Amino acid sequence: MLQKPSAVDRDLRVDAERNRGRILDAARVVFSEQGLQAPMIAVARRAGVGIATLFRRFPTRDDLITAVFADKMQAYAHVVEVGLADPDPWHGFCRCVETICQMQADDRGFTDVLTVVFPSAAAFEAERNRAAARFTELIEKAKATGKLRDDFVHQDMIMVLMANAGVLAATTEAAQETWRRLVAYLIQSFTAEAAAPLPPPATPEEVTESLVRRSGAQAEA
Amino acid sequence: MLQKPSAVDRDLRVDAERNRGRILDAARVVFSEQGLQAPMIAVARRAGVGIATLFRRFPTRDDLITAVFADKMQAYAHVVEVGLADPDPWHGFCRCVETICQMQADDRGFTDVLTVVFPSAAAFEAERNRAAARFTELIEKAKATGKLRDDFVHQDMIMVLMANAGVLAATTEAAQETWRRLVAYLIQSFTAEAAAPLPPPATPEEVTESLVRRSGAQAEA
DNA sequence: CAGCAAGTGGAGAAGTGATTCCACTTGTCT
DNA sequence: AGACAAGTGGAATCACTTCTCCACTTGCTG
Repeated sequence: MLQKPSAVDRDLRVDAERNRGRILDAARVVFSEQGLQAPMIAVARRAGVGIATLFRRFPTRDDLITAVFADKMQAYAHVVEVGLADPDPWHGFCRCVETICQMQADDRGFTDVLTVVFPSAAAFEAERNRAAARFTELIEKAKATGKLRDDFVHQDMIMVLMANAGVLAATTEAAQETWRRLVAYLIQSFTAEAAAPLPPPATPEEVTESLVRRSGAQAEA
Repeated sequence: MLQKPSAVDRDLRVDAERNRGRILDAARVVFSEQGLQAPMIAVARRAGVGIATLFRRFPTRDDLITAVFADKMQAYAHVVEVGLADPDPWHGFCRCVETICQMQADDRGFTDVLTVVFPSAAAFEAERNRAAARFTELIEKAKATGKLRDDFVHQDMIMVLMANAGVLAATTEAAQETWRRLVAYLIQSFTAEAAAPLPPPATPEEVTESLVRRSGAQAEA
């Protein structure tokens, strides 16, 4: 569904469309290897097009990022659906957390995408929100089984993504499996048996509010 | 101890020494607020000196960083000593983890310092290693009480630092307490009761090997 | 197959940050 | 006080990116 070009990209000339595809492919690789801040020229070169072509098609970096990761964001939402479909919600929950963290480990760019908001990309953010809503359902189902601790909230999943991102960013090849251990530790602490008092979570609004923005206001640091 | 200038900085002229101090003070603030990659010019301006002065005194960024954080690294090691002195090793262990993570939350620059190795700063790294060795002792004592799970290894503490760094990097004011919840979750999963099988940790060598290097080979990304 | 809008590549303008150079100032020592 | 090594600031240079402009192709349509 939703495959034919919408108003935005009303039939590009075939060669232009082909270049667009090449850019997307190149960016996928470059972002995955170097992260989201990779120089645009690197993408253009890999795609075998001029920089102008890249900029003409994707005026801002965010346009490129959201186009590149649209499918991964969809895959991300799909992982939640799969977890929800699991007859054992706790098992589904765990698989879901693990799979998503695996996706981060597989793609440094995606890791960043998950902890950054792109206010200008409505469709993209809608997908993220859809996944979030479904994940919240999964949380409730998992709690109902008595396996997931009662005070777990959706914000905690985002926290996991951020923590995992930190481990992935700090470890290179030599210890690249470290993230698995982190996730295993965390999942164990999410079990009802482990439950002991926790500091209160931020509200969902605060978390969203808090996520690094993208739009030029980037890292005004 | 070790207060008089060693061979390296054999008596600077008083004005030069004063400027050196100003630079250090300025850098402390700037790194804390903006992270380690803050422009050198920002430090110089804040210190009220010319860039040349900064570069003359600290030829590389790492020289400045290690000078700035020498005391924090010492404080870091001290926190471990305090933990070790606690009559209840498990309590000492928990306080130690919490306090160090608090130090990260308080200083974005220090957060980075903890997950990066500075091969050129021997004294600095020596302090880090000393802390690591002492922390390993603390781990053993805590295990002996039966509170800390048996499969906990020193590398896990580094993992905590990296994870915490990720949360801190991704959250701004709005959800700035999120890290506390992460740490609480993790500590709960470090208790012996919570213990369930984990993926194997990387070896200490792998972790060190893996930590992002600093020396120009920085982020060749 | 001509005509032209669509599309292209790459040079260059502009911004940012690191690092060097050097003419000028200032402690310090006698 | 005079001499001079030590120290200083900032302009200049270099490296790197983003982003624009424009002269030159190339699909597409009649």
